[in-house]
Amino acid sequence: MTIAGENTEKSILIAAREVFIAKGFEGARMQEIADHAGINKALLHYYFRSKEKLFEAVFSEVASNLFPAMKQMLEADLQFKEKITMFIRIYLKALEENPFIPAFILNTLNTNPDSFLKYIKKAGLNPKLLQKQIDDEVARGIIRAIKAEHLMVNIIAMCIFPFAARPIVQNIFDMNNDEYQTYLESRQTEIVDFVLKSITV
Amino acid sequence: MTIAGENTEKSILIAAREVFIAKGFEGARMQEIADHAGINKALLHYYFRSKEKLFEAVFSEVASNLFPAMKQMLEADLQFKEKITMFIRIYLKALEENPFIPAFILNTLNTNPDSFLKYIKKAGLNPKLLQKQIDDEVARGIIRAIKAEHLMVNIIAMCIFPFAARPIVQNIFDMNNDEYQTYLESRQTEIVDFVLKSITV
DNA sequence: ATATGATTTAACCATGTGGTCAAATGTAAT
DNA sequence: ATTACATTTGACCACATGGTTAAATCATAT
Repeated sequence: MTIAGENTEKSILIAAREVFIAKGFEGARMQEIADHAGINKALLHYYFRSKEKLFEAVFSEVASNLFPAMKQMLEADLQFKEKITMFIRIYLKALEENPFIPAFILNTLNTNPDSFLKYIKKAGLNPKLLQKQIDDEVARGIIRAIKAEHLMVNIIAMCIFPFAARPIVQNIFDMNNDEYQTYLESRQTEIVDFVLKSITV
Repeated sequence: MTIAGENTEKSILIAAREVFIAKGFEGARMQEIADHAGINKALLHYYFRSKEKLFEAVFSEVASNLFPAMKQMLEADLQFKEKITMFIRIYLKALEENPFIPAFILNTLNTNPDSFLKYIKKAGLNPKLLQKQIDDEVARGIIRAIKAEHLMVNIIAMCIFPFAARPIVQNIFDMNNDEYQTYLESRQTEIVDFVLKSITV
């Protein structure tokens, strides 16, 4: 592939990412993606062969970026509470940089529940590591007993929701955009506090 | 409208709800909805005029059911902790009965962020009621200070996430369907505990 | 300059999609 | 039985959509 070809392929992926995230697979139009990329529509098929394969390329990139923070947390050699705090910080930072990813992922999951299986397996997460650390902390009387499945889901849910459901949250609490940004910025402290206060003995 | 006409309209709405929830607005096909309803496709236009109006009818019904539990909680004359417990119980029960609604709502929000505005206004939620009750409980030394926006979002997020992101959660923790059902059934107790332990002084 | 392969273009294609329309059929009142 | 209106049907429509194709153009090596 030539340099020009690589640039074209990159342009397509960038444009496709934007349009698929905004419109979902079904709502995205190949012509729209081509327009965003500033290319002729036929090139989409030359480089990616079909809409599905293009979507898969975009989804693969997004999905592959989902688990490093989680894996890092599970495997980090840190004090438990430090680990939780680190995870929340890293996760929220990633969400701030890609605020539309949760909706994109959840949308794709809804129509294609198996879309994630291979990425989860590839990520090699081991939640048992967290359960072991929880058990150690419980034995030392530092935190109360809680299952890893619940703790992790609670944390991730609280991180993601204000991004995924932004219009609802924003309107229920009658916040303008600046106020919502401030709210998002306070989420890290609030979530860390909420979690640590809940589990600390 | 005749009885037959009312039955036809109902059949359409039921079928449309299923298909729109499964496929989203863009992915749903009018012919598929007609097949699900067991009718001729032209009837969709006779009764609802367009795909958009049919979707709006379905969305309106779903959205209107979203806030009664929340409003009930905000306005209930209950002890604070009872109120929280009641809300989680009612909310999770609603989610169990309609496990695909969160994904449907979030998906629609993503492509049309304003879709909810009128329903939120119509619901007449008043989060300040909750903030006032929180402040009273804080003054009595029963719970710690926390903002209503954070508390409510945390609760709703923890209730919704295992439904909206089921395939991810199920696969990360390597649960089969029975195990996941058991997990969902334990969420109520876990969330209530998590929240009350977090806010109780 | 020529040949070869890669990339791009613009026109075109087959099918799908939401929607239209007029005739057929059903219902109820007279 | 007739009339008027409501509902349903089945054929059809205009346009959109993802995809195809062959020619044009570009890039590189000889």
